[in-house]
Amino acid sequence: VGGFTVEAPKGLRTLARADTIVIPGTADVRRDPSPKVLSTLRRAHERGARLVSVCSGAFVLAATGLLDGRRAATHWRYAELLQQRFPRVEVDSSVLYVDQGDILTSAGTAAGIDACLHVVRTDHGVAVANRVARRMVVAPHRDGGQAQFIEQPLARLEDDPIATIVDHVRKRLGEGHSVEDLAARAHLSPRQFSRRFKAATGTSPARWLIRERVEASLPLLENDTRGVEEIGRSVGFNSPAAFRRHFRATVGLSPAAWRAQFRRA
DNA sequence: AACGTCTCCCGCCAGC
DNA sequence: CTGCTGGCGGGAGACG
Repeated sequence: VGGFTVEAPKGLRTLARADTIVIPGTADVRRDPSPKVLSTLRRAHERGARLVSVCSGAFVLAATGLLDGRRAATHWRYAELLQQRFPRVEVDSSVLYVDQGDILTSAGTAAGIDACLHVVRTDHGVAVANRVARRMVVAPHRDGGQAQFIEQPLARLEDDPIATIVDHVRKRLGEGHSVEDLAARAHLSPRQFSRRFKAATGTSPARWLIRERVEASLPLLENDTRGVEEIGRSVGFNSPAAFRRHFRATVGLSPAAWRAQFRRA
């Protein structure tokens, strides 16, 4: 599939010892894989291995029967066919991936990357996942809509002090936010707040805030007619110099250059 | 670009 | 003992 050949130096036997098994897109979505593949996957699942499908790989998982009565994601092009062939699977084509703990299914190829990053995140934490994402030059986390959170609500947004703060700050980026104030708002000591913040987002409060401000300025530079300095101020930079410095450090261009580039396009 | 001041960050440690 | 917490110190880095 896709015009290149995958060499598999090891056979199905290897799956007997795998902790996580990732099933890529299948060549033929209309035919079941061999019974041997199916029984191997079932055994692995029974043994506690985690199964992850990407794109049309969901057909392989569905054929094992392990998706019966479960919500599953697949590429939107295949959603209808998957539902037709496996009526007992709840096909959801509106999300990037569905995490059910023991089984994950994901939509098209790029969503497979999202799902795999999610796996890294749950196994190794936000910081490691962000590093991997950075190296792969993809966004650390794409929001696939609310549905993404339905399966395993690890923490309700309202209950999580850090999520509450993130929300709060995003709504008023233009104002000043010191770590001390934010910590007080979260009912945590500054030290503890920093720790928890880093655990949740992968960066420290101040660094996150700067990145957040720069990102908020991007659409403004593109669409808003206000001047660069005014935009910098509106996203919370007290001085134009600070805005320019941080913009360049994170985006790689000056605000004006970014704007010009966009205008031309 | 350079510089003094202030804030932040994080390792470390002690306490619960 | 383990895991979470809060305070301290000093180096890094932001600010003006």
